[in-house]
Amino acid sequence: MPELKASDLLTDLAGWQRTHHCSQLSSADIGRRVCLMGWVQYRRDHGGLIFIDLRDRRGLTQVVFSPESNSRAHAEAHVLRTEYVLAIQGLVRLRPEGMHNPNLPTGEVEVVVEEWKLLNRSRTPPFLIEDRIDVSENLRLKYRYLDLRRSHLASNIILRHKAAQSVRSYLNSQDFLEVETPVLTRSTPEGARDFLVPSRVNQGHFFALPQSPQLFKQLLMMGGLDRYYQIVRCFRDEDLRADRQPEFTQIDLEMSFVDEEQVMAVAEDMVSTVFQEILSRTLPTPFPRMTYAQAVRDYGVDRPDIRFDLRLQEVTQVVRGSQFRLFAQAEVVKALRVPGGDVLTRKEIDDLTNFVKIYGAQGLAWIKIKDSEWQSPIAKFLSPQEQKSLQETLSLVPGDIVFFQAGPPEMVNAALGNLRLKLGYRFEFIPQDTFAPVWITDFPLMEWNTEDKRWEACHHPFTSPREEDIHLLTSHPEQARARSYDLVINGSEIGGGSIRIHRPEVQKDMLHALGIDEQEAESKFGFLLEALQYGPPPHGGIAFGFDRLIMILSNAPSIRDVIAFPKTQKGTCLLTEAPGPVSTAQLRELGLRLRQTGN
RNA sequence: GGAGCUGUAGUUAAGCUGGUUAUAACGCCGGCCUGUCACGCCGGAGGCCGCCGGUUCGAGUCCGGUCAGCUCCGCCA
Repeated sequence: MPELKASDLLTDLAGWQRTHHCSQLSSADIGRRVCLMGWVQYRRDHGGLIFIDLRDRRGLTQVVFSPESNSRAHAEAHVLRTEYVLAIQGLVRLRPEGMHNPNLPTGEVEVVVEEWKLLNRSRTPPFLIEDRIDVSENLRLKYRYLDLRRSHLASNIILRHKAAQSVRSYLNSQDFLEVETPVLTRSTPEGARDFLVPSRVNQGHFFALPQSPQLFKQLLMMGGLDRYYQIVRCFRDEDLRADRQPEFTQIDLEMSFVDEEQVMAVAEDMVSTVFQEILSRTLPTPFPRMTYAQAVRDYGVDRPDIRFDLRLQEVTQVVRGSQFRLFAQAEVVKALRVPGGDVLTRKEIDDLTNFVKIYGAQGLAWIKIKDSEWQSPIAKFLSPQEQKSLQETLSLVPGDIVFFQAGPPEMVNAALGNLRLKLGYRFEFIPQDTFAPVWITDFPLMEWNTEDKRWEACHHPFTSPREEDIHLLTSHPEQARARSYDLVINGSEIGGGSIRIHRPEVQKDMLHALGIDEQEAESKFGFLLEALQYGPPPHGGIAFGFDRLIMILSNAPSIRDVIAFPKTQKGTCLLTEAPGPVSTAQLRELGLRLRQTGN
């Protein structure tokens, strides 16, 4: 008998149609003739009897090739291998007594194959298509289409789809219009580096890919479109992180005739609707609120993780007169008291010291309260009075460890704020499967850029100052507060927005405070300034990082786990090998020439 | 621009103070098997130890550089 080859069996669908997916069949379907199509997940070839677990994105179904049903079909099925693609037709039957598989949703039944078609072969995949297999991210990204066959990644992509649908249906129900805005647009005035696209028709001129549709959505409000949203791709040419990709997706929305209360109400209603529909979790509204100043004071960061209650405490005055010069002379001294922290070993404390150095700290002072004894490299510098005062201020009890950081407030807050998080994980203070949203409000309108020696907008230059602070624009811009708000969930900034400036004279003062002269303003966004002359309504909005929201909903540790085709940390695509070189002919058409390198 | 971690069969890992033929599991190939389900049993193949250079009688192991992936700082809402 000539050897059977898979290539001889390859065939096309020839009119076959699948009747069910691989997760659908149950004992209710017994006796039904069905057609399934999918990939070979597992092959259990017993010689006389062949079991194949057939997989599609919905699940697995066991199909049986038996000589009694069709001896030719059974003989030919020996060629099947992992990831081969097939279509089977057969009868659903109850598995024999005691042979049910409780681990499989379809485990009560199986399909006895009457006829089957080999639709395609497959090379042995570079990694097994199984969730429990650990594969380097390198391979996963190069063979993304294989990784997508694994249910772990696929389920995130499916969740992402459902969340987008949930957002759309909520906003549609609230009378929002979805409007598309240009992807080829102008370079924006502030913020991140732009991705540029050369114009062939207008040589020497460039489009920029939008960092956000900010100006367009304001123009839509000026166009009277009232309530706008868009689930929109945005681009920023900056370095990547575990939660940052150069192209990412925002849920962008804008409303007219509203103040911050109405925007925040819609936003939290939308977010809690998504949590309800996707996770069946109720996030009580209204969400708690915290001012920026409070967040930085108590948590050291402007995106506090309030799932656990450790807080920073300022002790600058308590140690002001100390022998310890580092403390006595520091601009700010703050402490972080960790209950139960006395179990930390010397090695762990050394590791934590190295950790805070990342944020510019010189070292990490600490005091352990062992019984009522103080163990500390710095205790000897503190007078009994100062020790007592610290004990009272910080409510120290045996079992505690306290960490101190002294220096400029930015460094102290960054070091202790991040240490707080690290210790939160170390001591399991952070409850799993909990969602803690919080609004951060009252951001400063602008901040001093020490590098460029100028004021720049915290949010963007179209953010409205608070009414009572408008007069500060010309006198004390640093004191002006913005009508902006960020939504933070579990320490992750997932949304930010503001009420915009809608009166031209305020916009003029704002630009002046930012050191942008009229000529520069005119050339960069004169169109917006002109539009402000034609009766724009009061308006404001918010944008959510959709990818980050999906990370939280799916508990994904990386933004790459919620994007079908993400980039590596160097901003490349391992699958397509983008970015790649282009021909000199293409460059010539664009009027571009590359600088010669290497000489 | 900077700091750290990782890189060894197809995959995931082990490989001690440098020492003879580089291990294991899974996968792959061949054979047997009619109730398996991550099937089982028997047999087999498979390695530029990321790459380049150095130290050494001798390097997977030590040193320098470089490339790639990841985490972070800077940067970025």
